[in-house]
This record gives sequence, C-alpha cells and structure tokens, in this order.
Amino acid sequence: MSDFTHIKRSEHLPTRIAADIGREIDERRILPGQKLPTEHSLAQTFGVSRSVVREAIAHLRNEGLVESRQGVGAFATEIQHRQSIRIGTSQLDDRENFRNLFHVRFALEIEAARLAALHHKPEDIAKLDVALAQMTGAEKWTEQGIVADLAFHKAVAAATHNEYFLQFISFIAEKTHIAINAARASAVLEKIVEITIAEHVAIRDSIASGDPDKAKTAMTDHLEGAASRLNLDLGP
Amino acid sequence: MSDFTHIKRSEHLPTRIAADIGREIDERRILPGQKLPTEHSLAQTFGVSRSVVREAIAHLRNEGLVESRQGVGAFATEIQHRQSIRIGTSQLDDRENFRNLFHVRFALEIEAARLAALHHKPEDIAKLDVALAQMTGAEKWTEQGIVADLAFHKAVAAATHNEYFLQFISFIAEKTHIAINAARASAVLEKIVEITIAEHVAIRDSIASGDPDKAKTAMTDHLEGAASRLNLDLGP
DNA sequence: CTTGTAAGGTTGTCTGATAACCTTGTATAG
DNA sequence: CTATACAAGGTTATCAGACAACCTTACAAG
Repeated sequence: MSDFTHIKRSEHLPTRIAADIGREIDERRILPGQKLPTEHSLAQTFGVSRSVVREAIAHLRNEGLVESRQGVGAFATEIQHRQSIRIGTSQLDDRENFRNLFHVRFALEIEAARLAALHHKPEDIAKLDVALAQMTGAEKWTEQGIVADLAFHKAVAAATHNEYFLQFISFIAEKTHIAINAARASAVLEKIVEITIAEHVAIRDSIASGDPDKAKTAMTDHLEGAASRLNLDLGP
Repeated sequence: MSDFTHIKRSEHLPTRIAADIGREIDERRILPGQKLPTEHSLAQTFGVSRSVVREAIAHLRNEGLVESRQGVGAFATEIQHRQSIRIGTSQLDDRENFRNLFHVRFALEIEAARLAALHHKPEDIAKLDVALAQMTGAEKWTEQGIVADLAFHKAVAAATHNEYFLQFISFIAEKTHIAINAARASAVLEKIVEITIAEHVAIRDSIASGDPDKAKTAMTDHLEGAASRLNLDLGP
C-alpha cells in the first residue's frame, strides 16, 4: 500500500493490462505458439484480481492475439490466422508504418470514389456538402477541420452503399486521425487548407456527375497530394 | 435449478451470449444509444453468472458495439464511431453482402499484386510456388485446395512487404473462406480447378517478372473470373 | 507395450461482497 | 424562489475464494 505513483484508475484496468500483454506479443517478447503465464500468476504480477486478467485475456482473444485452451493455458497465436485487424496506435508513429497504412487507404478510397460515382443517391451528395461546408467554415486547420475532413471521406465511403467499404475506410480513418493529431504541429500551414478544400470539391463534383473515371482520378490526385504534403513518398 | 434445456456447454458461454446480444443490436432490436439491460438482469435472463455476462459485454465493447459507463449502464453505440471491423459470418450468407465484401477484396488485392511485383524478394516467390504446388497436388476441389488458394493470396499480400495489406487481405480471406465452405457444395466442378490454377500461375509469373501492370492485370482477370464462377455480378 | 488411473495444474464458471460512480430527489441556505 | 448540498438507490468495476471441467503427465496393472 505504498505506491500510488502509477496511474489514475481512470483508464479501465483490463484494457490497460491487455495493452501491456499485447505489447509483449507485438514486440516479440512472447513468441507465437508460446504459452502465456497463468492467469493466477499474471494477476499477481500486475497486482489485480484474476477477473481483471481474465477480461484482459478475453480482449486479446477477441483480437486474435491469443488462443486459450481450457485446462492448458493461453498461447500467442500465429500471425497468419488472426481473425481480426489490429493496429496499435503507437505503430503509426513510425513513418514507414504510416506510409504503409496510407497505401492501403489509397487502394480502398480510389475504388470507393469510383463506386460512389456509380451508386450514389441525392442524400449522399448532401452529406458530402455538409462536410465541405464544415471544412470551409473552420478558420484554421483545427481539430474541427480534421474531423470534417474525415467525415467527408466517410461520406464518400457511405455513398458506395457497400457496408464494407464504409467499415474499412472508417476504421483506417480513425487510426489516421489519431496519428495526424499527434504529428499535427509540424504541418500547420494555412495555405494547405485551401488546396485541400479545392481537391475535396473536385471529388464531390466528380461523384455527383456520376462519372466513375473522373471520380477515380480526382481521388487519386487528392490522396497523392495529401501524401506529398505529409512528405510521404509512396513510390510508383 | 430447473431448466438446462438451453445451452450446450461445448461452446464458450461468454462468446455465445455476446453473439446473442450482438444479434439484438445488429437486427435493430436494441437501437443505437439505447441502454442494455443490467448485468444482473442479463445474467438472470440467460441463466448464467454475472461474470459470464460481463465477459460477453466486454467482448462487445472491444468490438465497438457497446459502450459502458460505470454507475449508469451499457449502451449500444452509434455505428459511425465503431473502432473495429465486424463481419458476422451469418451476414455472408446473404448474396449481396458477399458480393460487397468481394468488391473490397478486389480493391485491395489488385493493388497488392501491383506492389508485390515491385517489392517482392526471392523467398516470396518461393512461398507462392509452395502454395501453387499444394493446389496442383490436391486431387479435387477439396478443403485442402481452398486452404492452398487462400495461402496463395496471403503470400501475394506478404510479398508487398506492407503489413497492413497482409492484415486486411488475410482478414477478408478468412471470412471468405468460411462463407465459401458453407456454400461449396453448389460449386464443385472439377474443370474449374484447372482454370483457377492457370490464373494463379499467371499471377505468380507476372509478379516474379517484376512488372506491376502485368501483375495488376493478372490479378484483375483472376478475381473477375472467380466472381463469375461464383455467379457474382460485380458491375462495371 | 498398451491401457487404466490417479494426481496436479490450468482455464471456465459461480457466488457473494465491496468500491467507485452516476442519477435523482429532497432539504437546507441564501 | 433559486441554488447548492446532501442522502439514497441503482449500476458498473473490482476483488476474493470456491468448485467444475479439462488437459497433461506419470505410474501401475495387465
């Protein structure tokens, strides 16, 4: 009962511990196939009850990082058959990881723009316009501006009327959002905003026109522009 | 202590219950923002202890389906800010959903083939060859053949040396695998296998040659072929 | 060598209790 | 009358300990 130096209870114990154990696996301190310590032992190590450890391990199991077999133990899984997608936000501090994720975004969003041009309905365009208005309204490149930016891209995804494009793109957008927020200070240039908005308008118009090739081109131009503004070299 | 009619012990209680509650939300019987019953009440309803209910809710929380606030309750979340990707296997029985997921696969795998041609290393080609050998070895369109097929596509993704392409494509592959397994009986035609293998060989060679455009074309042809063999109309 | 069985360890589930937190209603001070 | 403070009850979060189900291993019996 002598150290309260650690952390405010504010942050859901099982989540914290799941993150700790997950990091052990991510950083290869526990190798795939290897057995984790027992729940009892982990509980003692972290100074919490077994319930909390169980919930943490359940979390990791849901993420596909571990498999547990009753009467035997919990094991780190082989990467190949993980059933879910896991992107630690800390990974995105690394420039190469961020670029790689951006590349996935490329593949998805360009096709999404194409499909949006083909399948959009009037209310989809309305949502694009709302997001654009919010971007224009934001004085600077503020938090609000970024949120509107993400909303725009989600609206494009929604306009495909393909639930999975929306899910995947939203997922990546959230991750990107966090990473950009962290590194934003280095890229606060006001003129950029105007360029960005202009690109978004071009995307909106091309989708509204119903021309898939035009939409594809507009989205490609925008993403390449965004990448270069972030000093990401995406290669050929 | 009077009714054991309901649940076989065989299948991890919290998972089952999480699925049950998740279905309630998916099928809009619990609307976004609405409060779930209390843990105590749920425990009584399902005839299990509160620990199990808690683990089930933790599962849903990790999937982003619910948010819980201490002292208040657990609430179904708005779809927009779900932090994870959720694809219920039952959804894929629906033909349109399956086609939509296939479309996402299109976007990702074609770009992956292109990147694989650019960034592959010798050992990547070796892995492709192993998968091809297993496909050729499989007498019929058996389980083993499908596994090899998936292994091939994962190997392509791995050859991009972009972790995220691997994660996303593997994820979709697993989901697709399950759905195909379920519906396989209707598509067991032996000649198809030869065509499929030929397409895979073309992909492999184009990647090995290092020509991104050729790889892109080969993958496009293959996926369009696969779609038409599954009677999926992917539109323009 | 094979089979049966006992022992010990580990996860799965149950039960009950306490702490932390939120909401709501009520009473008191201004 | 209004606003602040406080009390009460409900809910989730965490803890502690127990038993059940299951697996592995070792050893004994055939």
